[in-house]
Amino acid sequence: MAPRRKSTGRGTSPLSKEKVITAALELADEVGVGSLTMRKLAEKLGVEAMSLYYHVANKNEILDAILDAIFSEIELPNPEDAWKPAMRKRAVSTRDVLLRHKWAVSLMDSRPNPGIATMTHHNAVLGALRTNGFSLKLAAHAFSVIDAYIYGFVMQEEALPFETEEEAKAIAEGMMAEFPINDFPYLGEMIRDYALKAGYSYKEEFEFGLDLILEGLERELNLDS
Amino acid sequence: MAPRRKSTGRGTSPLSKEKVITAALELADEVGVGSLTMRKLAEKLGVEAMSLYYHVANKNEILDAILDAIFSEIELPNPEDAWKPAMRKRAVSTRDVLLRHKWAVSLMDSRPNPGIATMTHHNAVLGALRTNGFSLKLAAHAFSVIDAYIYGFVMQEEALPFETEEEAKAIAEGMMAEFPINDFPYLGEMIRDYALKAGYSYKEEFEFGLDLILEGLERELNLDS
DNA sequence: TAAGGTAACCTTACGCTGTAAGAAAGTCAA
DNA sequence: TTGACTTTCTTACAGCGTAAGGTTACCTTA
Repeated sequence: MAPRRKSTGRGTSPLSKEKVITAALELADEVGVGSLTMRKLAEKLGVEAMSLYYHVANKNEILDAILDAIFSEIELPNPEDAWKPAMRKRAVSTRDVLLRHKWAVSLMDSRPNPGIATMTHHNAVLGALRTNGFSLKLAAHAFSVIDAYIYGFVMQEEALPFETEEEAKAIAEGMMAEFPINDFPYLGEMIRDYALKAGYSYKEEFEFGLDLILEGLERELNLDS
Repeated sequence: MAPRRKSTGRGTSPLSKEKVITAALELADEVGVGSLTMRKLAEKLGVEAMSLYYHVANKNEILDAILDAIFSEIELPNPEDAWKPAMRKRAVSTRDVLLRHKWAVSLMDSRPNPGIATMTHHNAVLGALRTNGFSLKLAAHAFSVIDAYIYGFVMQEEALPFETEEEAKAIAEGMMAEFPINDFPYLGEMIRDYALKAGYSYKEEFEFGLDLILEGLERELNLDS
């Protein structure tokens, strides 16, 4: 277990842009993107912070790159699938990926520079619609409504971050302790009699809305043609 | 135009929690929440940074408060309205508010501590559904899908931040210059022949998806009853 | 073998950030 | 006048991104 060699000079370089990005993605998964700092990233790579700047222009480039990397994890539409199951699978896969990388949504909100993986992804999705009878306009509508729903849903899902029933109860009690529950009867019944009941599932909630949207799009498609 | 008096002591206090929050909201609108710092906020109030800490516990409390303040700007459902126009108006109003305060969505993504205005808002929306025939379960579904769509749509709208056709073209050309457009034919046609065409409107795009969702919910409601 | 060039990494430093600790200034009651 | 109390300010610290320039190790050429 030799300590990492302070190798320099060409040929034996342990660092590269790829390695920086990969390590950044790992670090973001571990500590969140808010705690991803150049110094911590450098430490993870056995290097000083400023060494990173030989391989990347600045931190924003790293953030753009790890966001783009996310998109290559999403399952793309299969060419022989019909558009509806294809969109459904893609949406479910997107949610899975975003939940695996909880910091991704916040980056989407702030980084308007798409990378190759992002554009490849969008292109494939649009292609699956266009080759299945969607007009340009309806494809745009479909793309917009589906993606807005996915991102918005995951955002809300992550904003109420409980995974077990106990966590959920603790959060709900915290909220309710601060304010008199009687002031919010409808919200109260929703939390008490629905969200906190055993069997509540974000996955099912997500798929309800997804199917509702897909069926609406199917109707629009039939109207169009 | 006397310079602000360095008043201290009780009674003449120029500062209060309310004033801090109000100033913070203004400052966020001016420079964005990313550039909202305790020192700039203090300067805006004619005071030193540490003085703020007498009125608020920390910066997070300020962020929670300005996010909560946003919700009180949203038009609430009118009790005599039917649920569908009520939901429609509320959704359109929410988008308007979020566009007025471009930083709000990013805070929603990261601040899981609702305030009174937020809970009042949610309670009113749920009430409008529950008193119009929605079962608890369907109300939850409706709330989830509508809000996810709103937040996700605005997030995407803000991530591609062009307001005029010229800005849009500049952004599109920047993207396309970096990558060969021929690699992304479907994305290319969408940008070239649809999004960049005169007459494209985010508002219309938003309302298409919104109506699609509301009509889907109406069908579900009729199935239920 | 020696010299010079270049790639890769490091040291130092600067102006930011949020905020902990405690001093100071003003007002009020006794 | 004294002392308590409220409100604001001063100082300081650790951590942030990164600009500027220094150092090291290798490769190429003579």
